[in-house]
Amino acid sequence: MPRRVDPDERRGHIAAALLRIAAQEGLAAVSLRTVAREAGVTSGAVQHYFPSKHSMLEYAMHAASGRYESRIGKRMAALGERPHPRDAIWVLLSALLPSAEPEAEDARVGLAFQAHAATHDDAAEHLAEGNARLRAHLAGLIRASNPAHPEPAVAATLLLASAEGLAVQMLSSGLQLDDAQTALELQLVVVVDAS
Amino acid sequence: MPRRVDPDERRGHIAAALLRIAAQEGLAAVSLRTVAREAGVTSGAVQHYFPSKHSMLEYAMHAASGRYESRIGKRMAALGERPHPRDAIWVLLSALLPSAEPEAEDARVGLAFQAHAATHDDAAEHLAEGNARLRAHLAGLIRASNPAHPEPAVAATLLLASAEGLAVQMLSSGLQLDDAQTALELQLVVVVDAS
DNA sequence: CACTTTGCATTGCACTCGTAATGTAATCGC
DNA sequence: GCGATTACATTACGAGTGCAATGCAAAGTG
Repeated sequence: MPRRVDPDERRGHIAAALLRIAAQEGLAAVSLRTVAREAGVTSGAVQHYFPSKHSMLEYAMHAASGRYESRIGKRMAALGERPHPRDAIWVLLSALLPSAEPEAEDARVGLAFQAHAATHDDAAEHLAEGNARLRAHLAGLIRASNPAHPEPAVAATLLLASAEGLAVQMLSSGLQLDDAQTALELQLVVVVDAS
Repeated sequence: MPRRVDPDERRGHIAAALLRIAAQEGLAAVSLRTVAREAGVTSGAVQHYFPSKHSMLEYAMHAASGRYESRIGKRMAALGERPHPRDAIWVLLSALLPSAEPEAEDARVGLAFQAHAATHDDAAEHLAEGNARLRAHLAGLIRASNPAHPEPAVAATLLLASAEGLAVQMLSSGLQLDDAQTALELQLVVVVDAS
């Protein structure tokens, strides 16, 4: 049976199955066997591509943040050449909210990994990198939108945290999308155009 | 051996052990046996007081939110009679940040339960109730602090979300306490005194 | 003093877990 | 053609899981 195969495609296929399970039933439901079944392969195949469960989780984590960043990229591109920085900020932040199904799944996964990272330092490192990049990007956009802003770095931290906080509350406490979006809009007005 | 015993004290003792484990190693490390060992009892004792693992988790969840609310209560009382509403808001929100060790543990537990609630609807209900109460309380304080505020409800949602978001980032992405507090202060200024 | 209830401790069961080991069939480089 | 590599499939193992069952001693209740 062994045709020549692209191993990264296979790994991606398995990681996608893992992320589906994590999104729907939580990281606790992720095991070699459940992932294998969801991916439609045997657990031997999973073992063939990942030497350990840990490495599989790691790979899936990177895949998830990759998906998120590429979605951002697409939406940014859709804004056209030289968009208003405020629009760019909105795209960045609202992409964190679980709205339609594709991004809702990613948000669920994100929350699961954040909780995981709170007790596993190696995972935390990766999240810290991503957040630092996002914060820096945001700070730049804030500066572009309001050159007189007194503290773009603090504002960026705040924007990022409130978007993530709204997302968490939507997923865990029944906050509605409309309310979250309204709050996020208020946040933009009030922080970006700060005195 | 069986002296007469206060069963709620025993349940509390076991729940506290569960929360310690959840805070240090995550909800995944919580099992009947690990909890029993941490509590210094046998797994039979745990089984005696909780008919199932699910009920134990439920009880611990309520215990955790109880601890949080009582801490808020104490700090509120420490503000004295008729404090400035802004101080009350600060107390409420900064209590969500993992600063010293006792509240850091609770924050870790909170994050773990939020992730759990994202995939388990029964747990989500309880979190939703708590959040709704907090939001209502916050909205009242905002009204008291700035009677001319255009949208106290939206502002309350935003404040709560940003505090929780900052907490999540501290726990999962290495955000420092100082930075989180600075951001939270900016948030208060900018949202409560909104135009 | 008998009896029921309370407060555990111990043991066992069926199951799932991650991982190691082994087998095997197809493909590639030579 | 042939050995090495690739791509799995299958099986087995020891550890851990939630939970049910049983035992049993002390204390309250009549």
